[in-house]
Amino acid sequence: MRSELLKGHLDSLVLALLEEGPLHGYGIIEQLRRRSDEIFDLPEGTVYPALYRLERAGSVTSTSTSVGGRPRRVYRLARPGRTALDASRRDWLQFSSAVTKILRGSPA
Amino acid sequence: MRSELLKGHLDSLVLALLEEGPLHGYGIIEQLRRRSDEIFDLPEGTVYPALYRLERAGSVTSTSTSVGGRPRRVYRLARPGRTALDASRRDWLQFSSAVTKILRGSPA
DNA sequence: CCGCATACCTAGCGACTCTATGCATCGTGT
DNA sequence: ACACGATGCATAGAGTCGCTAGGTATGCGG
Repeated sequence: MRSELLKGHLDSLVLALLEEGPLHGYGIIEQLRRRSDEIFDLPEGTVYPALYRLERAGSVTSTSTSVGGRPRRVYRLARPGRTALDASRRDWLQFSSAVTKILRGSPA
Repeated sequence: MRSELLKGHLDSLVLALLEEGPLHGYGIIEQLRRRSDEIFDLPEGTVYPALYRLERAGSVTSTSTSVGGRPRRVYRLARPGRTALDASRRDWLQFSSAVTKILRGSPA
């Protein structure tokens, strides 16, 4: 999978995962891989900056905890993030149906 | 519609349009707008560079003609472009189903 | 004790879209 | 006659965002 395809969509995916419960960065990477049937296998250098972006934007909040001596930063969906997620889902439906239509072709 | 969503997908869309016949840059912009129900309203600064990119890559060929005294550059799908289009369609199916799945959420 | 999975962080690069601008022609309205 | 919008191409510069590649550190299995 060409990686530029993901551009602009990653934030929505992360928000959707966080909607179901708190997660830390590494866990997000794993969930994306699992739920996409291995299509999305994102490097940390992609996901962590995305999380910082989302936090700066107020869409998520984070708390640093510790599990088994190892530090962990757990992210939670904030209220503005939920709003953004709703908009993202609408955008995705519009976007994906438009692309599908054009890729299918021949609509006269 | 946030514009970054398009990233990496534009080339496929252009190739799909050209599959149905030759088109010039301006015409491609119009077709994208029409077929997407106005979702895609791309500036020239987006589409023309994309066409140069596709031509450099060998996916399309162009011939400059003239219509009513005005110059026109008409693009045609080349053989490598058809191959790329096939791959793009496969990628899109994988990508879009993965995104839809994750955005829907709660798969256990 | 060596390597792998877990876990976080970040600087710099590369690719792509957009903004803004310039140039030129044609048709329409006044 | 002239202005203005639509048509049509071209390109420099900026901004965004994912990736590469590196660093740090812990726990566990062989």
